[in-house]
Amino acid sequence: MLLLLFLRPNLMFCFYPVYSNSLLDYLVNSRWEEERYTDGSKWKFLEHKGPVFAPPYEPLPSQVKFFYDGKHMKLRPEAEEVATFFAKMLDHEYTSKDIFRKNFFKDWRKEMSAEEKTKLTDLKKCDFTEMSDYFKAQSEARKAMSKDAKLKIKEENERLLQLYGFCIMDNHRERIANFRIEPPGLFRGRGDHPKMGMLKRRIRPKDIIVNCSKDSKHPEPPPGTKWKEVRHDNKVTWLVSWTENIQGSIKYIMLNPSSRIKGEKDWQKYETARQLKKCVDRIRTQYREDWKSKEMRIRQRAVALYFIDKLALRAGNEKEEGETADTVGCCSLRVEHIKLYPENDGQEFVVEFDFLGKDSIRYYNKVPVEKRVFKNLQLFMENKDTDDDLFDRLNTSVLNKHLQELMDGLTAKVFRTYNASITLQQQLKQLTSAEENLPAKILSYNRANRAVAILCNHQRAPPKTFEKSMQNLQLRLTCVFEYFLTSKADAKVRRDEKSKKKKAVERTEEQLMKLEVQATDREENKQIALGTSKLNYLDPRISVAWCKKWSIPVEKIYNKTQREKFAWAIDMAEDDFEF
DNA sequence: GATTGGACTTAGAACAGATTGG
DNA sequence: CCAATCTGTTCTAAGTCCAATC
Repeated sequence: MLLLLFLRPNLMFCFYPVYSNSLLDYLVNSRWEEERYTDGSKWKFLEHKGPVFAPPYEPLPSQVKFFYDGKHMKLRPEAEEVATFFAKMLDHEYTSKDIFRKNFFKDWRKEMSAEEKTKLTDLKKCDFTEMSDYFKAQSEARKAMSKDAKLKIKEENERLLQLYGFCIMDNHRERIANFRIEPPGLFRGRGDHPKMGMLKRRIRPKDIIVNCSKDSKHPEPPPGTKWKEVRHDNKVTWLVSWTENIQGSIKYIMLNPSSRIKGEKDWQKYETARQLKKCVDRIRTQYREDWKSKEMRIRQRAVALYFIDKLALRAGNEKEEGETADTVGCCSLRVEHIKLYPENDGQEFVVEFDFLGKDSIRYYNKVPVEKRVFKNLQLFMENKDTDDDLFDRLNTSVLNKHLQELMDGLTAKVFRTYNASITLQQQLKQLTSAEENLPAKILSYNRANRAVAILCNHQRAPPKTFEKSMQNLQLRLTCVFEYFLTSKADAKVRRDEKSKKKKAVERTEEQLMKLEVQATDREENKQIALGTSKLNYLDPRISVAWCKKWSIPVEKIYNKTQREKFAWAIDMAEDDFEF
């Protein structure tokens, strides 16, 4: 264990209550104290090499032509670069959308010379196909490169990673998440984004704020350039920031999830959720009581909180109209987003939700609710238009202030974390049975995970080749099944050499079961994305404990990256961990 | 209280690399 | 061994929440 600690010193922070060895305790505790700042500092020492910039634009070879109104036209590099952004997206349906085209053309014209501007007045007359074909050919060529050439690129990437991909934070070499600056291109929002197609400009050293400690070796800007600023703010965790031009928001370079600073925060998040577990009954009793309040704002608050708790809705901050896609969360629900049915399919007091949430993912759900909730909703909707706020006396800041009073550190999103994690734990308990073999246990795990993903509405577009790949799988299944039947019959007939035959049959049977499980899992997972809940909502200690309890290698549940992110939990959780 | 800016987490899609089965 | 497919990784947009400012 000591060896492990020395090999992975940045894990020590989380060990403190677990081990009794006094030397370890000393090491761990002192390290813990050393790392835990009480003044809001995030680090004492921070050194890094700065960001890697996007490669400069390389003008197209002269044989790749752009045509306007059927006539060849040579563009200046500035305008040509923006044109290539569009050309690269030609196959995407984005480029057929009006808003996208309008925004693109407006921004493209800004990069044109006066002459180009007068000539190019209609996007419909622009022919980008040669450019598009050229890029397709390039990408084919890249795929067809020799092994040697591919290796060279890989080595160069590795060199860049070693040089720029790590930083030193408080005596630890930590992996940086995104050390490459986002290259210029066309903004692709999600859903109906009013800014889709706008030009995302190239980021240069003069846009960059570097954050590092005073006593570190400061990163050098590329020759002949200067940083916008070098600051030494140890109250934040980012290494580099810049302001993007689409929304005017700040972007950051931060550390990888495997880093101490992220792991510690993650652990803290789940500890807060476990705190909620202790007082959630009290809170539920209270909001049910508040449904009867004489104050409208309190009733609204209580109904909203009920939705957040029961349906794992997001908080729902206000958004600036026209700046982003029209999406909502709980507090920003509008009258048009719900329908009330006093009776529906034999159930009483049914609420139908239909709205676009984060990333414009549709939330559709029909849920029976308590009569009081139903009556309250009717009241909230009285004399309102469809586009009026459902909870007009409520916003996230009011709600979170209330929650803060109920429990230290409680905010709306803690309910999502809590309900996700408690659901996983409960589902695992319910679904796992001792008799099952390994693949079946994994299926049970995935089903528990799926229950959470459904709760949190984590959807994905069904994979393009889903139907086909499903058919293939079925086909293989049938083949193996037939083989299984014949070989079984065969084994029965020829009793003498039974051990050999029997084993073969067993192996086929095992393979068959594996395929069956795989088919079931895939079918059930068609439109569900498991990754997000696994990575962000499920206390990893629940999964680790489950693995230990059933002697399942943790690698079956978490891949390498996930194991790195959850290293703290893997080393901390025993088989009896209770969320 | 309302508004804004800032820092951080959460999100699905696109892409790249690894695996697999014919 | 090679193409098809699957899996893991990268990308960056889009949320949450808090604090500063008015």
